[in-house]
Amino acid sequence: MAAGTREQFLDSAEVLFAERGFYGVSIAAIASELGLTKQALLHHFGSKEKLYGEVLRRISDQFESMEPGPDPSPADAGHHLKTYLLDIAQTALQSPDRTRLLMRELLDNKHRAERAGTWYLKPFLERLIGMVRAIPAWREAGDADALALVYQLLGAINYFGVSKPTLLGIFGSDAYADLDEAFPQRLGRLIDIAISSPD
Amino acid sequence: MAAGTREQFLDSAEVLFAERGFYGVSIAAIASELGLTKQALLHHFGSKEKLYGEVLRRISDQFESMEPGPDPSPADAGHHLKTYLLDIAQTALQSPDRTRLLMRELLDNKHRAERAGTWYLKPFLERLIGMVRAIPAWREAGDADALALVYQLLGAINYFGVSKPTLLGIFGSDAYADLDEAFPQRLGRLIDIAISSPD
DNA sequence: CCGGGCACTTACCGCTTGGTAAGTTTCATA
DNA sequence: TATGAAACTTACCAAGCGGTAAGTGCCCGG
Repeated sequence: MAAGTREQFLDSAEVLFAERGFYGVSIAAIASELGLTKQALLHHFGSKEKLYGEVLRRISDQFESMEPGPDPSPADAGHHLKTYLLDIAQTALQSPDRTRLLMRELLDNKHRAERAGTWYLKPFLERLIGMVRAIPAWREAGDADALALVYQLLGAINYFGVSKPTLLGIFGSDAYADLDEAFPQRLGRLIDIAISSPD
Repeated sequence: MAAGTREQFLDSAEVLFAERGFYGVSIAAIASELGLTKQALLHHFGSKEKLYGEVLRRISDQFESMEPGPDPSPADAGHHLKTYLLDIAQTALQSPDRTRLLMRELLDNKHRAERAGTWYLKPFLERLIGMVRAIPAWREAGDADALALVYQLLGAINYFGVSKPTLLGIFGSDAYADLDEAFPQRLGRLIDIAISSPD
């Protein structure tokens, strides 16, 4: 089960990097999660940086394979975008570890800019901009306006997706359960009204 | 200039913690920023954790002192909230370091829950919920709905406030300049339409 | 003029870190 | 049955970490 070990390393690395950040986890800690030594990990990945890079690449691949479906008619473009964004939100809320890891990467790639040559978000953002511009009401809008819109919606999604421990601590589990139910519904409304009135 | 040194330590600690995270910065690195040794830092703060705590407390104090002004008439409540949120956005975008640091804290206080007893965000969020409920159209809405709304708007603000290096890397400085101009304007619109239609 | 506290330094410590070197075991294949 | 690569292990290392101990120079009140 050698190939399995590799995947298992990536799995626990993803979880631990998400929880504590790159510098907050030692490769020994990741390896001991599987009952192995850090040299087993180094045997598979060569270095901590490369392991981290592979975790990121795997996430990026999964993102890439998340297809929005065929282009709809202009009349359906708004609904198409909404469905896609709600899909993203659902994925983000279901995989909070991945959401956390990507937000950490957003914070870190200033300092570690050399590795940031990947820009896993780029095709994803460009696809979203295209989907906005496909909506008749947005045909006249500039790229900057479309990007500002999608970035606001992505921000709303990801920020919430990362806040569960804090919100639980502040408001308690009962209030959080209410919020968790209200959020997707309100997000749907926010998307509706945001894309229906470009100016 | 002893008191000055303390503030300077807090200043450079804030910047470095924001850029690289708690585990990514050594106290020696913070101290050498002022041309001092790490023991000078330890003399003032006792430990790295305490230094970090004081950085957070200072930010929390500044937040607390950011007053929204007197309660307006119900008719003006919407405009009042909008102004306040745009103020927050402006502050967040003008102090990207602070925004980064707070987002890191949001990510970290799961793992380091013991320190998280502060919940600096709590009074802030409760104030915002109150401001939403003061809007006539939102009087019937539940707390969860109001919180979902403000959290979406805060997410939109903070996520963008933290993304400059990434967006620069993806789209280049020209496109980023356009986005930087479009964002506040579009944020104002988003707030307008979001608070005007609760259901 | 002198005593004590403040701001800071040099010296040191035990521990952890990422990484290297050199095996050892297992197992498929020739 | 020999061979060699893959998947690990134990042993080790230099560097960096946060923190302690013991000064050193300086200024300020008695």
